[in-house]
Amino acid sequence: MSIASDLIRGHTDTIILARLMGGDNYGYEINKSIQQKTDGKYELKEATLYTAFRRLEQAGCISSYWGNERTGARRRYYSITDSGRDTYEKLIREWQSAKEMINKLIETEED
Amino acid sequence: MSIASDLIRGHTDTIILARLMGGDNYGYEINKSIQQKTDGKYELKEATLYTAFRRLEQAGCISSYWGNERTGARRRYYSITDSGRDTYEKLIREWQSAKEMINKLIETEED
DNA sequence: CAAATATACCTTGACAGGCGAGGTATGTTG
DNA sequence: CAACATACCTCGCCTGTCAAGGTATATTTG
Repeated sequence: MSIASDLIRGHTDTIILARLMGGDNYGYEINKSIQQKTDGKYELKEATLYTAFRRLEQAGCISSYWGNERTGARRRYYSITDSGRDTYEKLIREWQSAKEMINKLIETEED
Repeated sequence: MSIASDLIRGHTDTIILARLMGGDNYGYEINKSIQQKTDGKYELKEATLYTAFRRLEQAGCISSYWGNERTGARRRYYSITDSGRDTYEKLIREWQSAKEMINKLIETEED
């Protein structure tokens, strides 16, 4: 483990929504892309991932449908909704201000 | 409420240690300084604060002693230990890399 | 062809941290 | 003396993470 997951906690939904902003995708692939983007330093645990999908779908941020693969295991694809796009933008703004706040709070003042 | 507390979760310990890097202090005052630094946008809930003190003391990051106030309510002062200083530095480094990682993961790629 | 591996999904139950609600005690101020 | 500010504390709930376990399909390998 390279990164304490409590630091990422609260960003799971944002991360998933961000991946879906680029187009429909399915769970396994989304997680792969997260691993790739972080050079293997981070991944969502499956239980966390699927819990998040349920939560986001319940909240109306995403919708899902089964793919009609002719081969390989079946895939459930997720699609971001308009409401999900709004939520995403909101979460991004919250992250920007939270980031500044944390920076301010965790640094010792010495000028 | 202005900031989702899940975004701060995982930083509580770092925030407290940062405050103690500047010298011994007590709970109530630490929380006040956090409110001031964030222009009232954030504060640690008392239950969260005292839970964190217990946790940090248990972990050997801080030690405590009762102040000998002649007036007003009694205060329990906290002091950061050498181990606490090490932990603080480590947490800062973790935050730096987590920050980059999150930035990478929550932005949609469009160049 | 059987076994192993990769893909792909899912659920359950435990755990940890945040926090609402409630409590204690002291000193000041109207 | 009542109200308020300071200052501490605990209990029990809630939510998100995740280890462990499970299912099903297709491909590779001996």
